[in-house]
Amino acid sequence: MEGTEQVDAPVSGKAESILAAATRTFLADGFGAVSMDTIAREAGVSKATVYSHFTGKEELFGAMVGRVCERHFETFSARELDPTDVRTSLTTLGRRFLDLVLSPDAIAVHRIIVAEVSRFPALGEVFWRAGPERTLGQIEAFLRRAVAAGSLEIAQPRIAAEQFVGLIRGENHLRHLLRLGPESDKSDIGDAVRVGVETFIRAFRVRAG
Amino acid sequence: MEGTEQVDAPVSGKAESILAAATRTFLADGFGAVSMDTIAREAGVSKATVYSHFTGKEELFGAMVGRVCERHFETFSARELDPTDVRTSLTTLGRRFLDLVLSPDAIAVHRIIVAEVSRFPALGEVFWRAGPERTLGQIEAFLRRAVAAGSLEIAQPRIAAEQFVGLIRGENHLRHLLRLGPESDKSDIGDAVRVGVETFIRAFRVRAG
DNA sequence: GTCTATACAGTGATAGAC
DNA sequence: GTCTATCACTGTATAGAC
Repeated sequence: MEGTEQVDAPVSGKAESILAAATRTFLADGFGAVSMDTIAREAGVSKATVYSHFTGKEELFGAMVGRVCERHFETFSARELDPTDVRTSLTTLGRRFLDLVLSPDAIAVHRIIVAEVSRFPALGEVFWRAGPERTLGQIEAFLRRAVAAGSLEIAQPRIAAEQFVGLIRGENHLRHLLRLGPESDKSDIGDAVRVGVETFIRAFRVRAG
Repeated sequence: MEGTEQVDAPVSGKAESILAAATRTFLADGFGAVSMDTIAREAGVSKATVYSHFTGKEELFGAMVGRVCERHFETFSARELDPTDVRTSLTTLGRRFLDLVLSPDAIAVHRIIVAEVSRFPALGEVFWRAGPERTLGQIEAFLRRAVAAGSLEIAQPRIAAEQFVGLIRGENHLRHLLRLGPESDKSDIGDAVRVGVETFIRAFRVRAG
């Protein structure tokens, strides 16, 4: 197992547990509220060991964000969806999208990035490319296939993809970010997706005659 | 002028300048990065004076958020729009909405609230009621008038209002939050509104026959 | 109410022994 | 490489004079 680390993964097991501890604590409490002492204790090592593996708090933070973004969004795909059955495919797509962006991990990452992008300007770009850009690209590609199959009429698929995510998201994302209400449960998510898909199809369906 | 303070405004002039200083610094740098020393210096008073007017940093922060939310969103209105000319009215509405949520102040408030809602759970509710709920209510009311005037066909105006803001917003809000690119200028905002309104109208226009 | 001065806790980061 | 002990520093909060 010693030779099978993933790319970018630290060689040492201690570095790995430090990064894991940093991920847990940063995501839970943000950058400012977490101390290097806490991370060291949580990782079961001394503070000096943390500094021997990472230049400082900022580098540790950046490493954690990059990794979480990559791992979290890389699963999103629309490649296998059927472009001739747009209602079913868009519903699946919308469901995947909402499940992804409303997941506790994604909410935590979003929260911390938005808060710290002023301190770490590079973070915005990293997150955008790992998350939203990737999902938008997948959705746009599917819409192009649907247009080619004659299932939809869309002049600007890129913009339509952005409208699709906006439509599906509504204020659900914001409600989660604000920790409102009894966390819209699974059935609410299903409703939001269904009604969003219906609206999208009404706007972009192929016009009769 | 001494007797014309607005409701909720502190009686003392110093308290007012403390709150103003807190607003500037908190919005610029977030909760954690701002010290009471900075606020005192910025307000031109001593630190002890700050503590004489506010229990501590947290109360000062809460007071600032409540006030900024109220003052910022209370201008949004859709009451005077013509429900028979939906394209023009929705474009105006969408434009007002985007101008509001993409303004530097709104972005700063959003950023700081999303970041600190874990520490101050009440903040989410305060923000939601002062901002999104109010704008959604205005939009919903306009949509109901448009339906009554026979200009649109909408079964659930509340949900349609949420879809409208999602459609107009797309990823523009996120791009601003992440500080990406050369800050989509005014013409981009205009395009986003126009194309969003077109899509909304295609989905909810009155069907012929 | 307002100020100056200060006690106190906790932070990021490092030195030196093993 | 890893630890314990400690550095210099910053921010919160309070005491006491005016």
